[in-house]
Amino acid sequence: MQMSKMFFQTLREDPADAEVISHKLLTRAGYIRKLTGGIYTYMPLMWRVLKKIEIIVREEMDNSGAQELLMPILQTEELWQESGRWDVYGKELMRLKDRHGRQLALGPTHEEIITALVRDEIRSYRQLPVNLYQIQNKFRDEIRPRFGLLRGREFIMKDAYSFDIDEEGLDKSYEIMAKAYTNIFKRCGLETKMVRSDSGAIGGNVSHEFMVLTQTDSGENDVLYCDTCEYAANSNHAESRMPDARINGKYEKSHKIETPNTKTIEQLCKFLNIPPSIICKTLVYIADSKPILALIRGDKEVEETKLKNAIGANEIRIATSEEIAELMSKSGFSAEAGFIGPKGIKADKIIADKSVVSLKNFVIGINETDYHLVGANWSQDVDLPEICEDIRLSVAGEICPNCHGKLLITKGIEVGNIFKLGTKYSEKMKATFTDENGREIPFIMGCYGIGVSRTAAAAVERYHDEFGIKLPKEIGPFHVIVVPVNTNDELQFNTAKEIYEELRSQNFEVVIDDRNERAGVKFKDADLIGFPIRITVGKTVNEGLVEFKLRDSGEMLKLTKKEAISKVKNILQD
RNA sequence: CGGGAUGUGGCGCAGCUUGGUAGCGCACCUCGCUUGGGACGAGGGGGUCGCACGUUCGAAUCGUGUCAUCCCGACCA
Repeated sequence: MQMSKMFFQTLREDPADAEVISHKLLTRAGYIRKLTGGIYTYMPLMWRVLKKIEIIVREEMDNSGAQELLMPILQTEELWQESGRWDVYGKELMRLKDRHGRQLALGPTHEEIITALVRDEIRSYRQLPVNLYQIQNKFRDEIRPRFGLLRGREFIMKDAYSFDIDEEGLDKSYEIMAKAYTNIFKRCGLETKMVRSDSGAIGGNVSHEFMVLTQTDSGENDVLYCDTCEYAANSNHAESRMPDARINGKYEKSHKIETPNTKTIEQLCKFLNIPPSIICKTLVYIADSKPILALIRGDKEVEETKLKNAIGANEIRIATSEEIAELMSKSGFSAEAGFIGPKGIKADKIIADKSVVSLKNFVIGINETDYHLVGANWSQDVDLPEICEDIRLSVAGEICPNCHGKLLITKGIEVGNIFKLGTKYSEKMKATFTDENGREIPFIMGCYGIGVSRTAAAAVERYHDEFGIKLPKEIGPFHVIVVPVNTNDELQFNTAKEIYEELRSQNFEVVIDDRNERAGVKFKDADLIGFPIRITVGKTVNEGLVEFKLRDSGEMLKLTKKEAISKVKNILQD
């Protein structure tokens, strides 16, 4: 490739609308151009990167026994009605109508399509297991696309779906995918952590995310991980242990106490001179438009995703003060937020976090403004709610649920995820096969996604410096750039051309910067775009030497033409 | 959806307060000069100032509306 012919332009300044480093650098280096919010053109440089990632994905998927196919992007409403997701998926689903007024959607994921397909094609357990995948543009109408390629509305995704006879088969398929994913990301130069996560809109029981851990803020997810064992989880799913609340001997007997103007835990602690850990906090949430109560220890926060899962709600949010007032009057109280307690409240559900179970002689609201009950105990003073789950936000410093290590927190970019779906889709969509006993049973499914374009952006987040992008050779757009310092100098230009042609004939991905630019411009562009190897042909060519420089380490050698070419081979074919 | 900000050549920005010739840097074209870390000189091309309506003799500038983008929040693979 001749630089003078390449379709790209580098920018000297960061685009004004870019926030994260990968977005800035990819735009500046001419890899991507934005069409509109969350929608980008992959320029030739970027497309080379994406194709390389796709090749790695294909090789590993094929090796794991999966088969590639390509399903339609346009999907019909009927299938989404069958799965029940047409109404549940929400505004993120890009919907449109055809000329007949028929509702269609641009595929955000393909569980419905694949399930419908497999139910028609596979009749017998003899045809199982099967794992099908595709690489395709996906569409999600994100509320707020941002961070460039890290959260787009149109993006490239590899999605795979496994169909098994039973749970045991699913476990095996799941494990195979987990292994394939680890390999894929490793080959892309990315260290990933497989973390437990919530399964969100896709559904299912077990799911893991593959996170590229970042020290910067560009990761969108908080990941908690153990400093001792292998435990790691998304904060929306992380569990942890914590020391029991210190039993405060201050209140031995339960009694009502006046606590004026103590609407917050902080104020209450100050007023009573107690630690927040002996308070039982009562929060009102609206879950699918019904009021519920959540109890948690005063020094801890509720993790809403966990709460949502614990009570099986689709949507959840904290109640407004009007809604609280309404619930109060319905229950015959008039207390303000801050003095609420579970006793006597007519909530749809009352759920307790595990952190409150061991509380003794604690402080709790009794639905009377400016009063609390102190020295309270379960059963004697207040009934412990029937539903008791872990709905607490785990934080750094708490104890690992698996060992005695300490949990640490970091940001992560989710580049892949895997779900055990079970029969969630196959049951609803009546996708069954005949087992060896002649019974019709639903497929046991799993699904597995990789954000291909996001992986590329994550790699830039991981591999860059103040001068630009330095993607590893496995996924970078090119391997080598040959730079004649002065294109008007015949010896320099011809020598550069010879090196270029020689490398090209050996199938290396090489570019010659034949532009009639000054050396500084060429060097800046080479650094910005990120060629792992730069061979500079300058004045020393008169002594038979060229400069061999590595982008990553900055290491520089003076070599003969021949040596330079064989060094390229050594480095790229290791 | 709430709060904040911004829309002016391809990119980054000034001009708007106080209405009157649309400007700067980069990029682009031509010529000269230069060629080891984003040179220099001379000349040149390109913008209905997001869009609509209004106020005015006159609107990038004032008003109303609308659209878009970005940030924070809520939400979310």
